[in-house]
Amino acid sequence: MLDLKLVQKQPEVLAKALRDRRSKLTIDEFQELDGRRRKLIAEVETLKGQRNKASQEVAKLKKEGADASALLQELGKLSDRIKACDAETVEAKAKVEEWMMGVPNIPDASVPVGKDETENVEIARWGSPREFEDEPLAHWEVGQKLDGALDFERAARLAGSRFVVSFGWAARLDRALANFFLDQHTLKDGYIEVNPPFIVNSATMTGTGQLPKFEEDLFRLREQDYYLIPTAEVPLTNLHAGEVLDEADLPRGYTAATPCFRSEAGSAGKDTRGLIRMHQFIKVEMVRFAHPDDSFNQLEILTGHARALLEALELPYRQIVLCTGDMGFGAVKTYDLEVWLPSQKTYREISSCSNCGDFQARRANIRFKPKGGKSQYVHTLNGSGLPTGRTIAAILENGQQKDGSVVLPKVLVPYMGGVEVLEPTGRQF
RNA sequence: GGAAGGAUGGCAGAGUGGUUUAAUGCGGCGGUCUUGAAAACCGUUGAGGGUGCAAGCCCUCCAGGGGUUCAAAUCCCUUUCCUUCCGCCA
Repeated sequence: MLDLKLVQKQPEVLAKALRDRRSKLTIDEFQELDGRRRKLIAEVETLKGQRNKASQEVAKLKKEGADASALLQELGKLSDRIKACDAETVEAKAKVEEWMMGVPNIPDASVPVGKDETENVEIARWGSPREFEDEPLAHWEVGQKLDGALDFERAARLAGSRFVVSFGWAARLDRALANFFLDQHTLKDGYIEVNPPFIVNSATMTGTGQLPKFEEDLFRLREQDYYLIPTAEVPLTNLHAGEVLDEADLPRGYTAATPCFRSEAGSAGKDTRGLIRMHQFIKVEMVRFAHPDDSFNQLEILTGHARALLEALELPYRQIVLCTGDMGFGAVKTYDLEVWLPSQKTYREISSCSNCGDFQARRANIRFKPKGGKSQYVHTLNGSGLPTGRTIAAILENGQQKDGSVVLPKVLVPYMGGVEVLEPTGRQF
């Protein structure tokens, strides 16, 4: 959520942000709703002031043993008026709140203005795509050749489309990657490892911005205030909801490997094959809480942690900065890392690292207290580091050999029980 | 699943219908004292909102929601969470 004061005092700033984001919302709606809210508040508070004064008078009269019945009758009428006026005010406040909750964050000045993903800007490249003699296979074909370890058919029977059953080496690779990522983040990058709930309530979903606007993207447990998390960003960022942190605690980082559940509503027909777009996948997430003056620096650090993983895995990638039209709801600025997929001859998103400014902190009420100063909202950041499924896809495609085997990145060998190359056995799982 | 007890400012903790503008302590901040510090002492210290150029004035907030009343931290209902006990189960 944005700062109400900012929207009131600098409507032109929000107006530009809404234009740049190609949002349908207009500032006029806000000004109308907020004007009504303020008028009603002034009215009801005047009445309440009158009531408070008269009530004290009653107390005084009663203490003196005097008759207060006339005053009481008058107060009865006043209270009825207050009740009616209060109800209207509550409604007007709720309308403003609702509008505010639906407004996206304001992009940073350094974010390129653009309409959609075609106007994102590449800012770095690492590694060079391998040359293949023959046409490289898609990762699901590579997996198929390796004893059918990625089994989409059985998954469809168990659950439906956009699920996978992985067997043997593939299941182990999932676990190996999660462990490798967590080890890097905790031992090298200084994150605190967390094992959070995978189910959270609506207040938590609202804190990070999934609700109220994007409910259709979530899986909700039937008739209950329970939602499956679409990313560990949700429980990790909300860890400090309602808390006041010490300034000395900033910056502070958390990491978790969790399953992520996404309904993928509206992505019908996209990435229908393979591991790219699943209803359920495992992802290691990084979340940082930062001092407002330091958050853009922290975004570079966070993105660096994600980049380091791709480099350790020897996977060619590029870094882009998302343009205003493609950025997520809560972000001030977002870098995407895109990994090279030889079969698609293109870079595909594998990590998204965002600075959310105080947008989530205001929703979730996460503050810190500077020495001798008033408490203020922290800045929150999050980034994937990394999802295991898309990483497996990249490893299989980039490491595939003519004979159907796959050369694994060296850093994974200890995590894979000493296996350096995945080789078909001729048997199917 | 059953029963009982709880939830009050950054923390601890008083407060059972009307001088509660929430006592007190701790912590924080400022000061006195001191060469400096500690200790001691003194003062100060919650959040949100409305109005105003400002000083200020006013309203709301005692887990969430609803109710009773002229008036609620306080009484009633309800939800959530915590603690203890009982039962059941891994």
